Order: sequence, then C-alpha cells, then structure tokens
Amino acid sequence: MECSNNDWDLQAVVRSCGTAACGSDGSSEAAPPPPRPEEARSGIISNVVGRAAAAPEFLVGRPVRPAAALRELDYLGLDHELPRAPFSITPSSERGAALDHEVLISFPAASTSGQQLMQPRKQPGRKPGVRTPRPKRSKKSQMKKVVCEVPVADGGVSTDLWAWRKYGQKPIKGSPYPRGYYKCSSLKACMARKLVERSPAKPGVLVVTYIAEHCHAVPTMLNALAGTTRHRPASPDGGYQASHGASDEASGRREEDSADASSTAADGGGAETADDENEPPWQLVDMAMDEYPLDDFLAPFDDDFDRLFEDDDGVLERRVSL
DNA sequence: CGCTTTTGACCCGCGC
DNA sequence: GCGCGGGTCAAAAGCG
Repeated sequence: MECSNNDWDLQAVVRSCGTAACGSDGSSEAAPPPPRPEEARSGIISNVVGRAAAAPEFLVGRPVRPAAALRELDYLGLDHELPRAPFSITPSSERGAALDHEVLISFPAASTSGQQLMQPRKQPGRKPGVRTPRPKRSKKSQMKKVVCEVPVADGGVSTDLWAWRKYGQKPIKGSPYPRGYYKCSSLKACMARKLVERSPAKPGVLVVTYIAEHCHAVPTMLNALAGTTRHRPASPDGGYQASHGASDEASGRREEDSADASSTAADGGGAETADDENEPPWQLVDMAMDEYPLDDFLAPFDDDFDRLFEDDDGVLERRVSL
C-alpha cells in the first residue's frame, strides 16, 4: 500500500474505511470503494505496531478495526485529518480520579468540532417484563482502569489488536457527548472493556477508559469482519448516530515521547517506578508482551516496523524491542 | 451465517 | 430508604 509513513495510522484507518461514512464535518467525498482485505490488513498491522510501542499493558496488541475506527471518529465528531500528537501519562489521582487503579494517559488536545445528531430508529431493546438474572456487578471501584485522553486529532484513530464490540451507548449527564461501551469480542469470557467519550471540558479530547484486562491472547486476526465494515446510511442531519462508535481508543499512541511524559505507570502494572519521564508505561507493554506472543504475531510485518521506527527516531524501536 | 451496531429497558451502586 | 445516573442486556436490523 502506498501510504506515507507519517500517516500510517490515520491512513490505514481512513483508507480501509473508505466507504464508511462521511466525515464529521459533512465532507463526505465520493465514497471510495471498500478496501480490499489485504489493504485493510496492512493498515492494521501498521497500527498495531505503532501503538503497541507505547500502549498500556492491556492496550497492547489489539486488532485494528479500520472501519470501526473511522466510524468512531465520526460519532465523536472527530476530524480524521488532523495530525497525531504525543501523549503523556499521569496518575489519575492527580486529576481527582477516584480510583487508585486508575491511570491517565493524556494527549495534547487538538482542535475539534463536535456535533452530533441522533436519528430516529426502530425500537430495539429488551421486551418489557422480560428479565434475566444478572450476575452481581463487580465492584466498579475495584476494577482496574486506565484512562487515556486522546486528542481528537489522534483520535479514534487508534486501535489495537483486540476486537471490540460495542454493547451500549449512553448520554452522560453534564456532557453533550454520549459514552460508548465496548467489550472484547474475542472471547465471551473476557472481561476487558473500554468506554469512550469526549471530554466535555475539552472537546478536543477523547477520554478512553479501559477496564479490566483480557484473559486471552491476542486474536489471530480480525476474526469477524462481517458487520464490522458496514456502511451506515449517512444521516442527512450530519449523522452522528450513524456512526457512533467510539474511538477505537486511544491505543493509538506511539509518540509517547511527548514532552510531558510524566507518566506513571499504571495500575496494575503497579509501576510507579516510573520515577521520571524516562520511564513511561512501556514496561506495561513489557508485561503484555510476556503474556501474548506479540512478536510472533507481528513477525511477518517487519517492514512496517522498520518504517515506523525510522519515523520515530528510534524511540519506538527501543520500546518495542523491550 | 456470523458478527456488529443501535438503542430502549433493566439493573444496581452511590450519594443524599 | 429513595432517587439518580451510569452500566449492561438483548432484540432487531444490517453488512459481507
């Protein structure tokens, strides 16, 4: 594929979702033909590589869902064309987070615009009166959490090796933006989840919260393509609803070298050892790497890696080679 | 056919 | 104890 190195992630997503809906700003150009599997795949790999380099432990190595990612951008009113930005990680406590297990990964905010419109739809949902016993909700407060703030620009671009399936969306009080709920679709038993929403305070920032960890290895490949690339009818109103996906998360980080990488590693990783900006959460990646055969998985894409590393001044190389 | 998205209903934790 | 709000479920619909 001919995507420039610089835009490896964005393009991967954009190109692969050519038909996916229009830009948030209504600039839906002539919808390009759907990407061929190989194309999408290639883009996916690039993404994977880039992000894995700096993603928090359970963000590492997830399958990129190009189309989904783009849709998410749309839904959040993101501008897919903006450049990426570096991010930083800080203890959630510093921002008033209620959880000890929380880590905030923030990216410099980017400009943005967000408008969304809901569109009427049929009435799905549970039938009244039909109830199914639900397992006790595990203590939310004890769930491991990693909060990532991603600039819209970087935006949902990100994706990971895991396959996510949206299972809900809710308007959040105090926020004009809805929050999307995703869970790992690779394994039913997997408790990994992520919440994606736009920060009401900073419209240019997406807040992605990862909850729990995957209890399985990275899926071999995009296990399920059916339905994932479905084109939503561009809603005449600007269609937010038609795209509401969530940004596939913030995994999209690879320029972790952001100036203020004052991170703290995270939670589970328990790595507060990150005493300085030189010790960002990459050890988390380390952990993930131990847990999943990422190397094997990525082996076939060495070329992409190489290119990527060149672009990143070797930073990524260092990270990934961990 | 298998999977995702959409979205109203239901459930439950938490604050008052 | 009550109500609010967030989180999850699951039917329906759509796509490859």
